[in-house]
Amino acid sequence: MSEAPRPDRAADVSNPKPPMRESLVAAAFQLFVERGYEQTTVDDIVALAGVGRRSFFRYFPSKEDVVFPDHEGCLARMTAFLGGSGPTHEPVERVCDAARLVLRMYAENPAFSVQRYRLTRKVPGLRTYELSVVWRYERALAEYLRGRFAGRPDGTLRADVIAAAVVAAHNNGLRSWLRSDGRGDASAEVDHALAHVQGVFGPERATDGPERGPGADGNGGGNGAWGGGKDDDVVVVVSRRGAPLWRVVQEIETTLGRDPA
Amino acid sequence: MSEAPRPDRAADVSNPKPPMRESLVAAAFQLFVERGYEQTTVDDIVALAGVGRRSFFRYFPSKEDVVFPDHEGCLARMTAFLGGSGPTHEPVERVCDAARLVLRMYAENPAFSVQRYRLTRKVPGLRTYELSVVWRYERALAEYLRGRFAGRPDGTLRADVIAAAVVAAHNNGLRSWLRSDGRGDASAEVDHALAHVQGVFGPERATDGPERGPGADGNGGGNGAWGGGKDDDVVVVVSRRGAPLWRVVQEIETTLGRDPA
DNA sequence: ATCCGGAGCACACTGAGTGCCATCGGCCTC
DNA sequence: GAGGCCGATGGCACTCAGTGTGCTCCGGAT
Repeated sequence: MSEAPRPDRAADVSNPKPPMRESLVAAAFQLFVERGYEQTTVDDIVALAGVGRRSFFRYFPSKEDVVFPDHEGCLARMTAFLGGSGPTHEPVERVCDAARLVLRMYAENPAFSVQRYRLTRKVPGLRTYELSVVWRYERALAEYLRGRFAGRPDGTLRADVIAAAVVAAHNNGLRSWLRSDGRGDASAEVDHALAHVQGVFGPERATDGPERGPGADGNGGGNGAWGGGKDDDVVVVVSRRGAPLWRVVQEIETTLGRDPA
Repeated sequence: MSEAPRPDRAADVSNPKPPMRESLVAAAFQLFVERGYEQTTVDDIVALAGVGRRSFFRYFPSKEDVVFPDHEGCLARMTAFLGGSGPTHEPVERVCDAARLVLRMYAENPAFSVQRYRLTRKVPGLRTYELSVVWRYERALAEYLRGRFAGRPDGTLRADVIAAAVVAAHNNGLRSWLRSDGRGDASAEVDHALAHVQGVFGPERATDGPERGPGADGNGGGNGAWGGGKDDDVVVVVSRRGAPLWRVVQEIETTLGRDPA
């Protein structure tokens, strides 16, 4: 099920021709909310839409796909966004922006997104399907990061971890917004969540409330310090705690390539 | 499909009684590797196992479940591990240990794990199913962390992000091991990956090689430098690049709480 | 011996997904 | 304008996963 490559001709998004697709989605969602997803058969949907059963599977590889009609196009837009970014972009910031791009598409149809959210929460099969959808986004982010981190020690590991963190943060913010029935500010939610991730992984670019708390609970642990300011160019230095301080300063000097002020 | 709650009586793991289950798994895997997952029908499996078709679905809610026969027991053991941990344990370390617990169960049957890995790589349906399996682990970790971070600002966000990062790191190490046909050192792989996450999120306790390379690639943006040494305590300093160097040194001093060497 | 409950089995049925072919409507060519 | 090509659709039949039901068989308890 699912995951089928788009075999169909037009279909997908960006093709305004066939109203068939839209009428199928409309009929499907109407029945899904009326009597539930599993209680609705494909025959019910095509009967309501007034088309042949076979046509349904021409537009959607599976019954589950009708719940995520814009997924392929959304994924394509995100990969295009990542693919069209040069090496000047900071990688973590870039994937966060990609996540924001996805959110924007969700936020375009709040009512639809909320309805779908309620469905996926209730139906285990749809939840699983959504996982496979989200997984492809995560893989796209991870692949991008792997390319950016290529050659670096633990590059793929770091890429995978950051991609997972970004997706988790995005989903956290998105779901928070969806749970409010689309009434809150989706962008704010997700920005806040992504700022958290950027604070942890990215070159710091303090946004609003300083996230980040390296020490977990109150126990001993690491210390972090940063000046939250306006400059967006930052440097991160990692050093053994045991190292003498002059050694740390030396590292900073050589890294920055300039003399101390 | 999948996700069905275990309605059955014994089944699951930890019940040594029915050889039926094992013979079904054996027959299924034999056919899966012979002719592929999708080319094998449930009728084929039960014919080879010499049992009735209906019995298959008594032991496995779906055809996909036979590929992950120990999943429920594994998840139960992990949740028990997390549930039986008091507040003395450091949360991030705890979930990393939970991930190591899962790895150990994978590593118990290297041949089986590798076979399954090859299957899930090849068959989209199984890949999707595995996602739903992994998702439950991730949710268990996240729920545990949510409890530990309760009341803290952005506690659920932090919990979700860390859980996702831990799972991603675990999977990265696990898959690296699986790709080596189970010949490498699984624990070392996963320990290394989890150390990365612990270095980022946990109270610093760098294990072996210092992970973490915050700066992007060679482009503008962050720069990273660190001294690779033997001390296991690591400090991370973050500062605006525009800040004068004395300011950075001051931050380090106050953070470390000691005088320069 | 009888009763009983659990385990297995056979059968029938629903519903998703697929392959195949007929049809229809537009459009191009001669 | 007739014929033919082609893409879109509909209809039909088929496979296979998964489920409900009722029967049988077996082992233990009374």
